[in-house]
Amino acid sequence: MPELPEVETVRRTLEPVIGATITSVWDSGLGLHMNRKPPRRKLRALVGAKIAALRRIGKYLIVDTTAPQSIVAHLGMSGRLRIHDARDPRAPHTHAVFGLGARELRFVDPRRFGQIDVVTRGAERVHPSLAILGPDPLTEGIDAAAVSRLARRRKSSLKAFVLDQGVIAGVGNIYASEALWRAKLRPSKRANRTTVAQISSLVASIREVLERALVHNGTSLRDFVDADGESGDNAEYLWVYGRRGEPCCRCKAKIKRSVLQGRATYYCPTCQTP
DNA sequence: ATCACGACCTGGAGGC
DNA sequence: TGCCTCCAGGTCGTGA
Repeated sequence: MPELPEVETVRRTLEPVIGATITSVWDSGLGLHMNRKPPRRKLRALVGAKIAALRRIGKYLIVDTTAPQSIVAHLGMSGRLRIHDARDPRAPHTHAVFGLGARELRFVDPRRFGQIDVVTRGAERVHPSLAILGPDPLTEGIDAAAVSRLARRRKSSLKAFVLDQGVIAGVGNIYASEALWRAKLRPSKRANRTTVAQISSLVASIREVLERALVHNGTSLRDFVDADGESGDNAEYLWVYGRRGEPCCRCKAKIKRSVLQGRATYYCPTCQTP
C-alpha cells in the first residue's frame, strides 16, 4: 500500500495530534514485521508525554514526543494510522492504540508487515531499518552523480536499483514503474549499463512522480487511506502501473506487464529504451 | 560481495 | 453458495 507519497499524506493528515498528550498505550501483543512485537514497556513509558512533531524518512513515519524517545512506524503493505474518536469500536487487526484524551491514534495492519518501534530522538539512524536508508527525495537533495556512481557497480535491473531503499528512500513498486516510464528507461535495463544523463533523468523523474502523487494525496489501489480515512486520487493519474494492454499515453503502444524479482512491473515496450 | 528468490501474513477477486 | 487459486503498494534472510 504505502510508498513515500502515501506515508507523507498520512503524516500531514496526522498533524492535528501535535500537542496532544499520550494518555494511554495499548498493543495487541502480536508480532508484526519479522514477528517483532511493538516494545510494550518503551511505549508505555511515553504515557504523559506530548506529541511534539511528525517526521518522515522514506516510508518511515517518526512521531517525536516531549520525552527523549520517538515512535517509529512503518505501514508495510496493509498498515493504516488513523485518528479515531475513542468511543469508536476498534477494527479487527488493530495492533497499537495511543490514547489522546477523547481521541485515539490507531495502528491497524491486517497482514502484519508493518513496524512499530521506539527510538531515541537524534539517534534514529542507529535503528537498523533506518540506518540503511539513502536520501529522501522530497526532504533532501538527490545527487544524481552519486546515484550514477552507485549504478555503475550494480548489475541488477534498474527496477531493483530504484526499489533499493539504500539508494533512494521511499520509492516502491508503483512509483518505480512510473518513474522508469517517465524517464523512458526499460525496467529490466541493467543499472550498470546506464549513462549519467539517463540516471539524472531517472532521479528527476522519481521526484516528479512522487510530488505528483502527493498532490493527489497518494494512490489508493485497494485500501490506502489517510489519517482521516480518506482515499487518495492518484490511481487515475498513473501512466503505466496496472494498465496492461492499455495504450501508452506517449506513443499509443500497448503497455506490457512483466515480473521482475517477483514483483509486477509495467512498461511501454516502444518508448522505454532497453 | 551481489543478486534473485521465498517467506512472512491476511483478505479480496475471479474462476469453476 | 462455496472452494480454490492467484494476487497485493514491503522488507528481510537465505542460498546460489
